This record gives sequence, structure tokens and C-alpha cells, in this order.
Amino acid sequence: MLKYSKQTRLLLAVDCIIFGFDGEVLKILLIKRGFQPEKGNWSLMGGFVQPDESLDQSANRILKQLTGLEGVYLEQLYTFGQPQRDPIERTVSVAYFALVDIHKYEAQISDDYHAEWFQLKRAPKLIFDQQEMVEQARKRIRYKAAMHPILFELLPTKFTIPQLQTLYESVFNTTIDKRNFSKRVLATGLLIKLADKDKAGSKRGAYYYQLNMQNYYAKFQAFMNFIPNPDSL
Amino acid sequence: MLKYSKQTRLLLAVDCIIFGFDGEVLKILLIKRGFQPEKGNWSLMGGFVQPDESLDQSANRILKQLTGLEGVYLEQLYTFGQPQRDPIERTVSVAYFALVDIHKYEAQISDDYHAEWFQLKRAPKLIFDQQEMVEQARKRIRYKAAMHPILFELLPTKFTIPQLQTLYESVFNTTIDKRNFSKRVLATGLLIKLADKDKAGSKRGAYYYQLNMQNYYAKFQAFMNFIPNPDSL
DNA sequence: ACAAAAGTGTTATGTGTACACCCATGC
DNA sequence: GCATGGGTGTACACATAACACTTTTGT
Repeated sequence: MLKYSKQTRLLLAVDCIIFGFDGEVLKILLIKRGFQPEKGNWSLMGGFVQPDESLDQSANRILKQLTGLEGVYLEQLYTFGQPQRDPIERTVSVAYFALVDIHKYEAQISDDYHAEWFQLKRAPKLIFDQQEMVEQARKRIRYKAAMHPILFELLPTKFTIPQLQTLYESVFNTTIDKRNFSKRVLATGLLIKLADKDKAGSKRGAYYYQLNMQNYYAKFQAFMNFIPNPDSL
Repeated sequence: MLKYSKQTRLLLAVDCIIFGFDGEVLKILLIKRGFQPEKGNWSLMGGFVQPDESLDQSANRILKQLTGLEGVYLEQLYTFGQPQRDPIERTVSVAYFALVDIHKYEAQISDDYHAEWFQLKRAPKLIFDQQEMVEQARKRIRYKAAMHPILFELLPTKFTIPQLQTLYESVFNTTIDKRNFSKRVLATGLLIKLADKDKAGSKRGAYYYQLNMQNYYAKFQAFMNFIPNPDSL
């Protein structure tokens, strides 16, 4: 078979920025890198793209390796290709970000990688240009969540409106009036009120809701505008 | 120097979706591909990423090769990596889109490539997965232009409000009330009214405007909402 | 004088925002 | 019975959307 002769081949990697929400703040999942260079330092989970897999497949494989999760929200973020970003050998990296329900994450699977959840704000320094990757992922999530209902991907299937509000406040680093918030959220028609309550957060308890999946898929592409005063993008 | 052994290297390309506006409709610049496979068929301008260049540099180089233009709006769109997308050899392609002033484009430079501008709606079938690249670029431009003032990049430095409106109507495939349009556009503070008029479009003539660059850079990241009824994203 | 496009102002409607009180429960 | 968080309604301000006529000038 013919090839494109005289062209240089290079390594292609996928790195995953994995976000979770613990009910209080936004977190990311990091690993201790297991090989040189930068062995033992905090890093995103990543891997090389294999000959027979697409980029999406590669990202899903890497995500599953670390978390055991499949079918979660995963989106290609940006491709990073500065010639010197990896000191060993030129490697271009396609960054993906994932939004996972932190409670579904199976901690034991990632023992191999010494993975830990860090508050996004208090994460350690990362290797190479991964700091920049995380920062861009943070921006993208804000940008997108300001108009599309992606943040539900971070919550369990049953959640309460106060939980949802805390999530939005955490992502946008702001405070929202709860009356206005619930009005807008309910006005989307995305939520179905359930009969039972979450008694964990308060004595009275807060009603559980779940997504109306029909409306969810229909409205996913539509614009929304949830956020009064994001402190910046 | 150490290498990552046992990993497969692959070809990395950059493809550019180049948009222009002729005063009537949105157009893209295509070339007749000069080598196998698909030689002689319509294609995006592209090239392989060289060992010493970043992805942005690569995209700028490719754009300049075809158009002679430098310093134009260029944004990374998405990376396409289906294993079989190029039948000759696995090639992952980072797609960029460019917004150029079609009048600054120097046709003679691209004679080598037999380049032609096509109406976006009436462009010929493209090779590989480039159809999908163009479609995604179209979506991205709409998405971004709905909130950020990027479409000015398609106009000459001096332009009229009716020209700008035609551009928006063309990109969003809709019609906009001219009274509301000019009110909103002027309210942004992005435009400086000039003393002279463009007499080409009408007998009375329309005042030229130019961008207020201070406000332009300041507001670039801010949200806007120009479009009443986009027919979809 | 008329055709063709440019330019401009007002009103109605709806959306967003600010704001305060009662409810249910566990202790 | 009180402290804690959950839940709801209204009034005002602002932004958006609908809409029609006058101006200029080349022919």
C-alpha cells in the first residue's frame, strides 16, 4: 500500500480532564504519573492514541481505565501541539473533558494510578502544559453551562433544586437568588418532580427531581441564560 | 535522547476552512487537490504539521500559502481522527477556520492550487470527511457570532450598516428588522461613524463605519445577542 | 416624478431582577 | 419552641420586538 512519503510521523496522545461535584465544590481527578518524565508528579489521565481507534474511542478508553465509567459526558476540548510541550519527544495531545457523577466513580479501580480528587481551585501544579488544559476546560464548562444544561451530567439521576443551585454557584463562583433560580430552572420544563425527598441536607427535606429526557435532548442545543453575574469566563 | 518506545507514530495534518463574504452570501475557498488520492477533486487547503512548528503556526502557514494573507482571524475548530478517514495512511487532522476579507485575498497566489470561492450552500462535495469539517465550522461561526463580534473579520475596515446586516442575515439565514439591527449595533459602542459614504449600494449612499478597536478587544469576550430567529444552529 | 435604498422613533410586550415571608421538621 | 434549610409570589425596571414614514438622489 502507498504511503505519504517524506512526511514526519509523530506521537498523538489524549488527555482527560475529569470533573466531578461532591455537593460543595467542583473537583478534578488527577493521577500520579507512573513513568518518566515527571514520574510521581500530579498529572491528568492520558494515553497514546492507538492505531485502530478514533480519538473519541481513545478518550473513552482512558476514562474507563481510570474510573471504570462508560457512557459519561465526554467532549473534545482542544488540541495542544507546541513542539516542545513534551521534553522527551514531540507529542501532540488532544484534550477531552468529562463530566462524571462523582458517586459512581469506583475508587478501587484507580488505585493503580494513585488517583485523587482535588478541588479545582486548590489543585496541585500539573506537568507539561496541562495547567493550561485545565484552565481551558474550566472556561469551556462555564461558557457552555451558561447556555446549555450540561451541568446535570455532574449530578446523580435524582437530585434536589438546592443541590443544583449549589452546583451552579460553584461553577460560576457566584450566588444566585433561590427564588429566581428555581423559577427559571422549572420553567425550562427539564425537570420532573418526584414524590420523595432528600432528608440529608435539611430537616424538612427537599424534593428530588429527575431530568425529563425528552425535553433534555430537545433543548440541549438551545440557548439558556441561567447566570446573573459570572465573575468572568 | 530517550523516546517513548513501542508507541505508534502517525501523520498529523491541518486543514483550513476559509470563509469570505462578497456582500451577498457567505463563501468558502476550495482547491483542486494536487496529489493522490482524490487528485483533481475539490478539497480544503491543508498540509502536514512539520516537526518544528506548532499547530497554529502550521495553520497560518497553510493559509498564507493559499491566500497570501497573514494576521487574519484563525481559530482551531476540532480534531478529526477516525482511523480510516484517509485511505492511504492514518492521518489525524486538526481543522482550523479562517475569516478573511475576501477583497484582500490575492487570487494570483493561489493559481497553483486552482482555488475557487464557492457559495457555502452550493459548494461541491469534498474529499474524505471534509464535508463534516465544513458543517462544523458553519455551526461554530453561528454559535460564536450569536454572542461575539467575530463577523467584522469578514468585512473591509470600512463598511456600512446595511452591509453588516446583510452579512448577519446571510450567516444566520434569516431577516432582521433594520431599525432594531442598527439600534443594537450602534448601542454596542463598537462602531465609529465616518464622514464619507458608500455610494455603490444605493443612490443616497450609506455612511461608512469602522471598528472602535479599543471597545472591540474589550468586548470581544462579552456576550451579545444579535439574532432574533436563527433557523437553527 | 418616481424608484430604490438609507435612516430614524415610539409603543407594547415580555423577560429578568429584586425582594420577604411562611413551612416542615429534628432537636 | 426554636433553629435550619425549603419553598413560594409580586412589583418594578429593563430589554426586546413590532411597526411606518421621511430622506436622498440618480434616472
